[in-house]
Amino acid sequence: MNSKDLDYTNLTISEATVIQNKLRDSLTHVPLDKEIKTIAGADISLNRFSDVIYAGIVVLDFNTLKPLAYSLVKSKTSFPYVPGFLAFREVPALMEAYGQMLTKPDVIMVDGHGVAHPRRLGIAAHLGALIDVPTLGCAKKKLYGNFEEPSISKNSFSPLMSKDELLGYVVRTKNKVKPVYISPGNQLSMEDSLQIALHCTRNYRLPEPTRKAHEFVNRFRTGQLKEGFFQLEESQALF
DNA sequence: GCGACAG
DNA sequence: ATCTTGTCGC
Repeated sequence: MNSKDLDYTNLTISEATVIQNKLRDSLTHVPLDKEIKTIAGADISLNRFSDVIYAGIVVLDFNTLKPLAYSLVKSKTSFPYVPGFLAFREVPALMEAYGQMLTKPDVIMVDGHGVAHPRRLGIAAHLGALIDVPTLGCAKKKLYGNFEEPSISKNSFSPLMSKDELLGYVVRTKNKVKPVYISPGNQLSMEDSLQIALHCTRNYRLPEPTRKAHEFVNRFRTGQLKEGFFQLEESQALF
């Protein structure tokens, strides 16, 4: 789907729910078979009380976790923040950012939940369904499900459940810090999402893709970076 | 009816 | 999400 085809303006929660249920049926969660060479982080930033959205996608080398390229887009939201419907507020801008990329990432880690959602369609799953690309969600707070606190040591994790259904994992990415919530979005298995998240974790609470995306969109919002798609010099050897 | 509630 | 200083603990 193209970024120009989505318009969530004046959508009601009822209509949004119908869209979520429909998109959910297009998801696949088969283990990823191809090698991951690049992974991107997707995030947005905005000023308080403003409807201007600064969206960004930062591509990293999957092995070194160093930024290779980034795409930044300034847009306007046409949907309020409603728990469970975050995608309708942020996905349009992310679609624009994705659309202008010249080199696409193998996997995208989105700031928010994947299938760990009331209707199994968090923003990571929503974006993954629209662009038909492997995605996973990395959220800082729980939206849905139950879990037992993982041990305080780095890399410990516990399952996020809904009844007998596994929704994702609560992962301690650093000693003695609050855990993050990992779940597959599209084209990735539950295990894939966990392994990818652990692989991308360095010495910070947030995995590198999400951490870098957050850093870039904030630099964009504060005028330190310009809108557009850019390849970093360090990436020439790989592209 | 009462809590919970991504960003 | 963003606004913000110091402060407590490892």
